[in-house]
Amino acid sequence: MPGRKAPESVRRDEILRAAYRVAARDRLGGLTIRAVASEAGVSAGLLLFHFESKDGLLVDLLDWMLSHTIVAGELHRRPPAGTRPIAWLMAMVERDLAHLLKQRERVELFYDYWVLGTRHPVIRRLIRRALHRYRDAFRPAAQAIIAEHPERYAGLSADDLAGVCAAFIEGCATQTILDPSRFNAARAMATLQALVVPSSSSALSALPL
Amino acid sequence: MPGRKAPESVRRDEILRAAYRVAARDRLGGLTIRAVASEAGVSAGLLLFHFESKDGLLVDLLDWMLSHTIVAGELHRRPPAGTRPIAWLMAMVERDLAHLLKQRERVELFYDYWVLGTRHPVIRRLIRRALHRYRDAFRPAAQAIIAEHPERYAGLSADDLAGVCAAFIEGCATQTILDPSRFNAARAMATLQALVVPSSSSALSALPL
DNA sequence: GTTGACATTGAACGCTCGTTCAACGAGGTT
DNA sequence: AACCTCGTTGAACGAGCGTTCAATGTCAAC
Repeated sequence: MPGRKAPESVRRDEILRAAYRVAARDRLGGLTIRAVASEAGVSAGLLLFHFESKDGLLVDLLDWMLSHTIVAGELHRRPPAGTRPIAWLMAMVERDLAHLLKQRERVELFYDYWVLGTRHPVIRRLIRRALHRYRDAFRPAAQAIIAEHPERYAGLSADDLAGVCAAFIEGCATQTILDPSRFNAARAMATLQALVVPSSSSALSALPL
Repeated sequence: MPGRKAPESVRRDEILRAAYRVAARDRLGGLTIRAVASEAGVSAGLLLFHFESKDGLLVDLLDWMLSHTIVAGELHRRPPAGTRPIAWLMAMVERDLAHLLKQRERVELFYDYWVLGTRHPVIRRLIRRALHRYRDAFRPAAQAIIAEHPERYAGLSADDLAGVCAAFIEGCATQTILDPSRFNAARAMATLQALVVPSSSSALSALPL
């Protein structure tokens, strides 16, 4: 039985929330117009009244997710006092990694979109922007590291260093989602620490023989 | 017009090749029974005579892909003479990364399967096995590194170090597939080098102040 | 009280998909 | 020559999908 109930903005938000619930449960493969409409308690027709098409819904949902996700690294952009830049960057990587692994559901969904994006230009643009923002969060720390040892990072930019950090975290996410029992994020983090921040004794032993 | 033409094994291989061609062109989303049958020049019915279902075809195709792909790292397992273990590992990472980026098509398809695997147990098992094999290729070098500096990597295993290498490469693949114009693999590799293999002067300057 | 804009519905359309199946023909066997 | 095996076809089925649309109820404005 028809009848006005909610203004457009409210309904749109209700539907987007329902879409997220469906996507979190059944992934993008299970996200159909009927499923979302049912979850939102409305008809399929109404959904396409508020969103021009399923494509539009997918794009709007991704947009909504990205704007409602606290992209990690947003809270610790300022350099902590008394620590070396490399320790600052490491702390960021560690926190981001831990944060990422806690919201596995959302990350899996993000990968669904990532795959979709390889064929869908609009979604690819959104995903790219998100990953760039993610990477850029590491830039200040990366810049400080390079400024500290310009000769060591000769020819490299803060972007390069930030990209490596992002790659490491994304790779860890890949492994942990596929096989959580075998991949240990804490040990991976410790390994990274040992690799790039040798203790004083190991820094000595790292000298050429 | 029906009529016997090829024995089962031959037809199966023909169809698998056709399936790979379709998947490489249109990804898993475009891989339909009819599309594969058409590409192979047979009827859809025949495809399901040789493969029990589309699911079976997907699994067999992944299996076929994995056994027909030279997983990187297979040719340089032996330690090169005269180099430090860390340089050995770095050379492996560098070669694997370059190798991966050259077959973008195949890697994209692999990611499609990866996403599918998060909901499909059989495919997940295959992908896991492949990633474990990938990671294990780094183990000998990782083991040598740890043996060289046991105190530096105290509490860590060759598996951990190998996992970090795999994560780095997979993360680079993620970035490069989504945004090839911005991600530069060579610079990422150089950055990694600078991070973990400081030159003698920078090793000195890395000492605590 | 009437009107009109608009949110809402439910049924329907058309398409594509995976899958089934009766019919058929080529090749080997007898 | 008759027969059986089995690879092969083409048509068809049923389900699910995105999408459309005429009909309908509600609410604000006048």
